[in-house]
Amino acid sequence: MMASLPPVIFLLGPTASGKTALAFELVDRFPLEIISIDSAQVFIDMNIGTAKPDTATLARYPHHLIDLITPEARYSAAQFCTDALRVMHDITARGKVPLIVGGTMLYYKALTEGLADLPQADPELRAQIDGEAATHGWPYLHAELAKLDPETAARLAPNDAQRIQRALEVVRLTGEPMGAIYARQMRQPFPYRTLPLALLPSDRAWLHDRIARRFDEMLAQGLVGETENLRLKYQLHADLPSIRSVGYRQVWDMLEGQIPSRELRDRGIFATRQFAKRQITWLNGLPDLNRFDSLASGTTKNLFTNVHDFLDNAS
RNA sequence: GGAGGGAUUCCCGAGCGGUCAAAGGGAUCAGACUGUAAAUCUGACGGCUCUGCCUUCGAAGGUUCGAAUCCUUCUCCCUCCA
Repeated sequence: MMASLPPVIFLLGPTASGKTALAFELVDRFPLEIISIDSAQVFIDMNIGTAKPDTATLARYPHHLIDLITPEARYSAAQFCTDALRVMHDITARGKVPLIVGGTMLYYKALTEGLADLPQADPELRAQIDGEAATHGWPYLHAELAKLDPETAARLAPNDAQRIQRALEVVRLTGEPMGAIYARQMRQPFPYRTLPLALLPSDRAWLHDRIARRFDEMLAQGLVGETENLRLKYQLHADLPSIRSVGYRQVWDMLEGQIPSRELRDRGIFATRQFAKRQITWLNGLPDLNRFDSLASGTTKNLFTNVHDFLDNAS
């Protein structure tokens, strides 16, 4: 056997599945450092709604890749890959093992499978495309895309604003359709030995109940006030990724008078459920996951054994 | 006690004689996903022996070739005047 790659452990799962608590238990027993894989926890001053651990907890269980940028800024899957790889390297160098915990599945996929060599986001071009969409509508831009990149256009719906925009961005920037770039891409192997763990509740109703309680708790902790403060402190608008995230979006809409305050609770809970559902769909589609039921009694123990064996093999 | 307004498919809510199984939204379910992913988009959504049939628009009657839509009574809600 050749010298084995350094280990990395993933703990994935939908919101409110109990990942965080489990991660802390793992850190208590094994030489691990937590890296957050979460597209919303990267924002500074967004704590309650992103279910970020409190400062005392963070002092005890340090998290990498949270509080990276202000809510005015944008993060990306590519940026995450760069950041995560860097932090993983540092942790490994310290003789510890990275424990990557969270629920942003695109980031997981991008990190472990790699991204094609596409150009990064170009804010000016995107603004220009948005302008074109405002006057002509997305179906028109979809037709435009069909001229430049028929293959991608064929698999996108005429209203899929985000993907049409990206595909147009790529062709206009490179002169090539995305597919051509993918085709000549050589897949780089992920330079770690991975233990992918997934925490999935077997009962949807259980998860729904937990989501409802957690959202109530967020409201009690002052989610509305937190969002009001964001509005005062930063230059924000409804199209920013930070403000489009679950919970904040609903509070924002309420503050803007778009929805009556009596509907806030339901809207927030429903949005969180949908989010969890999308995460579960992703997880169901991922191969090679070690799945655990957050409701089963032996889960924690089994998980420990899994991690123990994995780390044992590493040395 | 008097004057009006209303009851629509799981919820909100349009419809106000035929083109209505009934707009739209929400929920729910299923699915797509390569630098916005807590995002974005797609499909299904009364039942069935499914190019048609059956049951639905508070209840019971009635008018009509035909009613969720018009009339009568009843039940329950809401606003206003007492």
